[in-house]
Amino acid sequence: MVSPNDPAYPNLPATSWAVLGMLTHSEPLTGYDAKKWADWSIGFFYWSPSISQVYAELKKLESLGLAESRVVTQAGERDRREYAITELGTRAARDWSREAPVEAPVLKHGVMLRLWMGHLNKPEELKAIVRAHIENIEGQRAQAALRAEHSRAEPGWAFPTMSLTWATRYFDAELDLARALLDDIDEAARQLATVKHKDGLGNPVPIEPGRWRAIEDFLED
Amino acid sequence: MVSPNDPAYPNLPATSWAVLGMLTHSEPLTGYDAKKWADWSIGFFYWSPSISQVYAELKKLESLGLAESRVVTQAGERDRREYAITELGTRAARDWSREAPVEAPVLKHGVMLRLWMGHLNKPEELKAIVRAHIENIEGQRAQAALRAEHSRAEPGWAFPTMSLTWATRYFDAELDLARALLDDIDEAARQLATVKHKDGLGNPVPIEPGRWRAIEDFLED
DNA sequence: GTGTACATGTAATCCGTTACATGATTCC
DNA sequence: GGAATCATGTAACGGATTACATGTACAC
Repeated sequence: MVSPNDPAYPNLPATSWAVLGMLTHSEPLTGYDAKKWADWSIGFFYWSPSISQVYAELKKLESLGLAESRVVTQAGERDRREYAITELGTRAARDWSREAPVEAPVLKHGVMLRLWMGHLNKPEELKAIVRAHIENIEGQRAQAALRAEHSRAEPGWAFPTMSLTWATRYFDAELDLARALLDDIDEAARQLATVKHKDGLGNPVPIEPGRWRAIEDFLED
Repeated sequence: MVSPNDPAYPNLPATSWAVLGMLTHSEPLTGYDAKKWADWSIGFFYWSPSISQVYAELKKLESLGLAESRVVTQAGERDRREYAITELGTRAARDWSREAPVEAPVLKHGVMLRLWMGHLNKPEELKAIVRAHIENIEGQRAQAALRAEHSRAEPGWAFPTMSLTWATRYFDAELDLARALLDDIDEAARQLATVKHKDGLGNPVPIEPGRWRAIEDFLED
């Protein structure tokens, strides 16, 4: 039984909507094409899929009636399976993108995790990690900027272009934050020096920072 | 056979190192405590775990000799299993955080994914999504700032404090970017209007934006 | 002849979640 | 009396990856 407040779109992971979204943008795509486009664009802010997952997602969308496929045979070429969005799929994509609950972005920042346990290593080593991170991000920033430029020239791609522009600015912000960390690391190390001792390996570790249980009341918010 | 270039730490997902990292910071923790601390701090930039995974990770760390546990019985309280890091674990955590390859952060930005397919809906509806997103992030920002403040007062927590400060700035940047989107959406919609037609539902969709395959040479970078 | 791009898929596995099961204590 | 917190775990499942299998065309 469908209540009047049930969503007008099937319950699928955002990843499936990403694939369907690609189909709303273009003429029929093969799995191979979808993988390339996702890497080129969506990968900066949501998803850079494995090729096998793309094929699986397309198959699933078709089984749900949101997409349909046909096999294209051409002389001197391997057969390709081209997927196109259906009317049902277009409506579902539209409804999902308008009505889905707004969820906070999810970040997995491995570099920050390592800095979180920065008391385990010397400041110079931590800063080397951050410098390598900055180089990484500079590369990604340049790539996003170039792609935004290319995308801008493509009629109908105003929103993908906006996303790439956003990604470029996002990397700029990430670079600012990372550069600030270079000083923050020294400051934190100085701070820790006032409470540290030396362990068996001669590296700084904090003295009994106090048990979580004992201080949790203080930390409530 | 171990080659001289093999890493000095076992090959584990970053998540396991996060749990071990908590153990480097404090006296013995229960799974329940670890979950709370992770949510309170690491969740902003890496990981907000399910409680069942925390228990599983701790068990795994113990089986690898990186942590050890004992059951604590207290009158009038349920038994608790407290985990402490071992010497081997401390060395492994130190080596991992210093030597692991620097990987780019992974972002899953559902809101941006929906804007990427913004041609499916009206600009006002897209802006409503962004406004809800801004409210979300303002809340997270406030929380991170408060926690950074609390953390700062705790001796030995200089690096966790630095991470929370970073998270606060990160949310500030995210807010700047989101606010800029409110104008960018109108601009993109105006841009699209020059190439759009009306579909059966009266909503704007782009006309044949050109097939991915046909333009990919142009987009190489 | 070697590598890369095109092209599609299956199988095994991993990481992590949700659902479930259990039970004491404390606060309203 | 009921909800929330403390506290620990198992089982089932889902989302996504890597490894594997296969084969053509084209450039160097």
